[in-house]
Amino acid sequence: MPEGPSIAILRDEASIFVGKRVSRAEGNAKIDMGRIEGQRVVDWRSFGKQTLIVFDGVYVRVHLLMFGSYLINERKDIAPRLGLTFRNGEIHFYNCSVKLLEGDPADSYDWRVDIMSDQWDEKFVRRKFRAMPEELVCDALLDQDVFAGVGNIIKNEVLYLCKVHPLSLVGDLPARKANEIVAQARAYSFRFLDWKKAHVLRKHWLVHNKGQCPVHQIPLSRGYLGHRKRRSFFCDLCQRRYTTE
DNA sequence: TATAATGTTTGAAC
DNA sequence: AGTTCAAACATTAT
Repeated sequence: MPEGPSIAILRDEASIFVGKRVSRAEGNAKIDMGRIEGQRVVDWRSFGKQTLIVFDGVYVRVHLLMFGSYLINERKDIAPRLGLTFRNGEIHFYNCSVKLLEGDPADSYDWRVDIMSDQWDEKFVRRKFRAMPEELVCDALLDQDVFAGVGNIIKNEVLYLCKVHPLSLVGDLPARKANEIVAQARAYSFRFLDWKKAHVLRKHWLVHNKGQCPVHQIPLSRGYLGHRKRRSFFCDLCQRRYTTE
């Protein structure tokens, strides 16, 4: 469920609750439900893979992790982690991480790195990307401080589209190629968004979860690469491994 | 049916 | 003290 674009869809679906008062807050999340009950939703934001439900002076941060889900005006049979009821509907979150945080999220998040944000700042992200030359590119793309919202699917697809081997060091990439990865992370995330909305995401995957390179018709290489040990799918012919030599 | 995965935090062990 | 690693959370598709 949860890479940045999916959380942006959630945010848009939940926008009907902005300005509305929470008439009931429930669930097995270990937070003080009384703190938000009766409060008005000031804003509903996303930052990367996180959902931020903003109230006056306090906000709820929801992270769907790997298996989290949500339903609006519907329910599952299992107990919700968090359920919010409004006069015009309700939303329930399941199997996710929920935290109640004091303050204003604007003080804690920098939307310049959020891959889906209007405030996304290409130059700023380029600079941050360049500042991690010792990282493998497959790890760097999953760094939420640089590419907030990019997940494993986007990582695999972007590296394939840019023809870069996942085990290339960021510092070994030519500047033009590094910039291309930054731009493609952004562009691909919005294609992901459109496909996800249309429920046709999977069929557009070029390498993620695939067996063959769509260009060369040869088996893709796969492995749990980098210090994050996340699945990588890549083509040895298409994707160049940049090295210092 | 067993396996593995769109993710992150925590805390123990080195 | 910095790092590395397993554990924990838990659903669903193949």
